[in-house]
Amino acid sequence: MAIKMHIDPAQEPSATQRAYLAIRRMILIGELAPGEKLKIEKLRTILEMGGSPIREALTLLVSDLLVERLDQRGFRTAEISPSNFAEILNLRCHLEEMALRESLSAADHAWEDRLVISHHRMMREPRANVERFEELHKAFHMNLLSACHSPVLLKFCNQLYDLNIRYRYLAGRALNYSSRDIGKEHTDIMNAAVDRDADTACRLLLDHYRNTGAFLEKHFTTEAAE
Amino acid sequence: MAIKMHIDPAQEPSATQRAYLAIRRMILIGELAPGEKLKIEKLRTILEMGGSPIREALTLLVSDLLVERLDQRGFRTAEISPSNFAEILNLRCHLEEMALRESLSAADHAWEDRLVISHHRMMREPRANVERFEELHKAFHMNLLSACHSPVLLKFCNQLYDLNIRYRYLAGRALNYSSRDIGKEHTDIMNAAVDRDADTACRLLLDHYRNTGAFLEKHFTTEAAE
DNA sequence: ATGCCAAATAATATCGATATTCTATGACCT
DNA sequence: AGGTCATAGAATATCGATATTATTTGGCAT
Repeated sequence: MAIKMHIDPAQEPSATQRAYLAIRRMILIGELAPGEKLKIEKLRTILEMGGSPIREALTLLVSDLLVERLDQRGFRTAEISPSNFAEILNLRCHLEEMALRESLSAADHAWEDRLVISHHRMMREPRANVERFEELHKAFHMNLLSACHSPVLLKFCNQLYDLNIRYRYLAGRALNYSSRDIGKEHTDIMNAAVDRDADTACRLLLDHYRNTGAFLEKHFTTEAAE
Repeated sequence: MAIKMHIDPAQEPSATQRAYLAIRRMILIGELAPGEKLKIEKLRTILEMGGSPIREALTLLVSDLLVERLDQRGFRTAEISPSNFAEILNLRCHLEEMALRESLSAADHAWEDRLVISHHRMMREPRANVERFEELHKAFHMNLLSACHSPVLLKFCNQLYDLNIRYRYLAGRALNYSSRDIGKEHTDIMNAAVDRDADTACRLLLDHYRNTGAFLEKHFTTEAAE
């Protein structure tokens, strides 16, 4: 039959892509614990597909540093550690500053629109809706950098963002940021960016990251001491 | 049959790994041209294995930015462009400086040994033996950074190095560096590093990269004008 | 009892075949 | 003649089965 079943375009066409997104999500939100063995057979039954797309998705996740491949003994989720967390945070600060400066110096009208819209959406989303909020939060931060003409740098920032978000989820609901006004921090960053004030924007952005970082780190050490 | 064929242990055990290394090499040295379609069937016959390891190797190369995956239309080698080249060079300068400073501040005795040895081997290798020399050249540069306690940063540097080396191969034998003494440049960098003089080492390293970069860029524009 | 070796078990890695999807060719209509 | 649509061909993506390789279990000797 020649009828093209333009089915639901919403659902990703390739099984590999579906598997990639599903497994990635499970790792990020902690549904799959750090260091957990990823058995093909188990994932097959969960995702209802053959082994090939699973393996391909896992291979993609290896390069995202979310999954480790063990010689000939399959896959497992990446381990976490305080030193890894500190490394991610430090790298993020360096690379995002670089990207933000490039982005601001090349920023155009379309960039400004994207930024304002993503900021608005993030502020409107209830914090209770964790996954959705995190998605919008990431979109805002990536849009800050999006005018930067360096795709590789953006890819690195994206990866590092995901690696970091994992620690936030693992810290879990303990995070209430009671003493901080996260909304205001974002708004200040956006305003500095819109003003093309690179120095201020970078300072605010890095403070934003480092504060959250210090908060999470404290949380981990508390956990470990318990 | 229960006979264990402990074949040659020297050859990589997994077909995926062999495919990965073989295809990567072909891309780096330009045997597979930029933008070229990578047909599974063709690679299957060349590498004499099934489609699965090929696909997995290609997927690994996607994350190295050496291969692009097109929605549902297979794989092709990454395109090259002057802007991509400039981006790689710029990123490399930033990240390697960061890594080199961290490396020097954490450098120990074993690091120094590795560095001296790899420098020695590189200097002894005849330049005519291109692939072997490039291997040793990479080893030297990576050893410079190897005391840095940031695995992710090292991974990025490694990736960027490979992306850059591809341009060198593509420029090909036109490169004779007539006006430069590459050997001396390396030796000077090593000496500054061994002295733990981070400022000098960084300056020399970045000059080294930027000079080669300017050289290659000139080569490309000449090519394009022909 | 403890440590080591061998068989059994489980999981991975790989292959060959099939179904789906893209691409190119050529007929048909305007 | 030019463009569009259907068909044929090629290539990919995916599945199910098999061979290989790691891991565990249980027996044996010390």
